[in-house]
Amino acid sequence: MQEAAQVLEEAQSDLSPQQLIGALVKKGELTDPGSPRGRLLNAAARLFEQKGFSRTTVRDLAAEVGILSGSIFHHFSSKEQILCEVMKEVTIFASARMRSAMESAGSPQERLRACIQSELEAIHEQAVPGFSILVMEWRSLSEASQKEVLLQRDEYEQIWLDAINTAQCPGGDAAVVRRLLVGALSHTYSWFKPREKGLTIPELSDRVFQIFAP
Amino acid sequence: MQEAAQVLEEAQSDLSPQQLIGALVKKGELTDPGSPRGRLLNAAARLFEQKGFSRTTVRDLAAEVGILSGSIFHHFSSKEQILCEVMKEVTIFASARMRSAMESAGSPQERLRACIQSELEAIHEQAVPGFSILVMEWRSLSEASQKEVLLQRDEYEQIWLDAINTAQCPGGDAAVVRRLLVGALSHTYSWFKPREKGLTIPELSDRVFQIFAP
DNA sequence: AACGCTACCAAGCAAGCGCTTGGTATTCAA
DNA sequence: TTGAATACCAAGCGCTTGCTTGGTAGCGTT
Repeated sequence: MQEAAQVLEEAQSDLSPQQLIGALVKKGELTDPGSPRGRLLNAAARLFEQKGFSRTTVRDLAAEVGILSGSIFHHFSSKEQILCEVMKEVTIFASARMRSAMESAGSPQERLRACIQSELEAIHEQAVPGFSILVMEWRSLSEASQKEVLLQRDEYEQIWLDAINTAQCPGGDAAVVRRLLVGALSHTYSWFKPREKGLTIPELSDRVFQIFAP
Repeated sequence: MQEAAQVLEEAQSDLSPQQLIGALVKKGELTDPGSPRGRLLNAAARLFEQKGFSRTTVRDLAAEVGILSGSIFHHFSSKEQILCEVMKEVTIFASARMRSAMESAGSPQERLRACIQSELEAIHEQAVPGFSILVMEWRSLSEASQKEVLLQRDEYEQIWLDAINTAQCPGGDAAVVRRLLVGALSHTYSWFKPREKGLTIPELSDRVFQIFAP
């Protein structure tokens, strides 16, 4: 029974996270996590998520990957550029992940539920480290950097809007519903702890789905 | 004493914001906005909301009220204490405002709708300057300060939980529903602009209500 | 007139910040 | 064997930060 479920899960999701990352790296859309630049981006994603952007110093970041603070600027031109690059790569990865989650969903209802669960997994599991930064640290970006990230983000949001529209949610137009969902889901970072034996991510996804698409 | 407070509370149900503030100042629960300390707290609420806590310097704050930065520490012991005091006073004011909004609501449905609209007004109108700080800058507080603010916040959240419970919302227990609502509502600060001729606050309240309590 | 209290100024300190500079070790292709 | 490229170190610069110190002007009370 346990094995059958596991086989089914792996059969439905064509790629593991590592395989998905590998494919995106080969396409040149993501930085190789093994390269110095990639290790910096991953460490930055973790630190910015844990402590916030302005409370993370370049010395913190350098210590995390075992180099001196000045060496960071051999790979990036400024601290803000690091945040910008982190956000862009996080968005690209989350998009690919959600698109692959949508492929194994049949009905419009299932598609919306898959979106919700995919975003919750991005926020809470190690699935997409740094995803919550996209909302929480948005104001730390300059306007120029915001535009760069929005260019990537449009694709991700389009998947959401399609899912909301076809699922016929109440509450007016899809854009408003999505924005309310962004807030509700991203804020779970502050209170939902999937490790504690209480709510699981699928259960929480069910509740959110139940509220937004009854 | 208990009765006197009750009478005072009922008397303030139809008060304007200024009158409500005045009553709370007289009870000693709020700092007089005309005093130097009060002017600092109001300016801090505006600045922390606009630019964020860590991007606001004590020099910014001092300039806003027309004094030098060092003089701030004649009124507060640290920058973090200012944030803590702002949060406490914002919570006290928002509680009083919401309680008075609940009194003119009849059915459980109306009570929940009144809660939603009251919080949206707190976030977007000048009703409660600094309200969004409560969510956005929570992590900027030390654990000791967080406990202080939570002491005030419990009362506010209890009103919400009662309203959600009696309105029989879907989506499981009231605590989870409230947390999803906190996220959805507080995030509106980033996208909803009541000045633009589009959605109004009552209309947005309707949509949120429609989603969370169909 | 003397006192104490509040509110503030003027000046600056120590620490921390993002970032720069000049140089070194290693690698690898020509 | 040379030369360019990559990845990093060592040292520190210039600036900003939250906060301190010592002093003063104005005020109401006694």
